[in-house]
Amino acid sequence: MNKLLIVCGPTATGKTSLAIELAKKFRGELVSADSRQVYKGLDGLTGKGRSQDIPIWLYDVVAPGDEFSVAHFVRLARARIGYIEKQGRLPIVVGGTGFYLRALTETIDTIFIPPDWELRTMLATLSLEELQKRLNKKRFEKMNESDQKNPRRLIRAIEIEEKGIFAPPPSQTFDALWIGLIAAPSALKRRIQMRIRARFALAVHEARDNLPPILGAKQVLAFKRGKLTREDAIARWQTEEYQYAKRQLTWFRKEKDIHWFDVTEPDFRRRIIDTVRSWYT
RNA sequence: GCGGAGAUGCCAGAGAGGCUAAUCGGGCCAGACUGUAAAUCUGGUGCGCCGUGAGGCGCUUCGGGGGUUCAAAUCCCUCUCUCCGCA
Repeated sequence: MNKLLIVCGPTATGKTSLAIELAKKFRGELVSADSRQVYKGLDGLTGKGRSQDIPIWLYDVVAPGDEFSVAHFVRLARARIGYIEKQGRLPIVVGGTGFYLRALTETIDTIFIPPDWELRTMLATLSLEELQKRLNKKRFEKMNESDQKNPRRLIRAIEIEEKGIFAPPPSQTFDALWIGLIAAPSALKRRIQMRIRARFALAVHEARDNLPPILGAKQVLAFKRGKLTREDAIARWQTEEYQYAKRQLTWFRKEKDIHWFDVTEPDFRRRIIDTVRSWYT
């Protein structure tokens, strides 16, 4: 089975830099699994790490505002991974979008059912109760309580129910090694705060109207327009980013295959390299 | 110094005698998640105890102190502090 190295974890744990190091060591190339970094530019807002000598794929694949979703990610990532393998190199998927990683490594057929924008527009005018009634009862009852109250999920469920014709793409499985980077909450928070501060000036150049709801975009734009002080904008962005990190952790906690490494421990890089080596060779 | 406004839980901010351990929001904690996953959504958020559960009980909270009342975050007195005007 094809080997796939995955580097995941919450934001600001140094995934990219670790992955680059691993790529150098094991002749690999990176595939980013980050729903924000697919947008062209916005390096400051989305925190892209770059490398002179290691290619990072799936950065900058669409213009901000263009349609992009898990399904796009899975298609692109699979194609890219195949290509990297063909060259005899190790594909290293690195990113914090847990859903993308799961969709890549497991078979989730419904994600390939495309959206019906017309239907969505119509459903968007309905109230929560109306949506709940509109959805097929059996399907509704299978949803958990949180999703039953989530308009977004209800709309998608109705969409699948009413429009779902699709040909599931061939599934693909990997011999994947999951490396997770983590830090204690306080340390993670500190790292996030520092990162945001460091990226702020660049982000100010990038902020503009009509960006997708990228973390920080609103706050940075508000600062640019004089509606927030610099410190307030930074503080709010930091808060959002930390909240995001917590959501990521909630997601990753359920992934049982992850080998976790605390990035505040002195030895973690060497231990990861050892782990990868014994899996890869 | 005089006149006015105000002090509420982590923040902000409602409440103006019993329905208030205190609306809503933010934050925080926990969770969900199968084409917007950056998004979206759910629950919890004074302390202790009882009950499997719905729920129940006790204690301490609305700047400090004192009072009125069967009952006070809400009324009265007083002190402290903050803010805005006038000097």
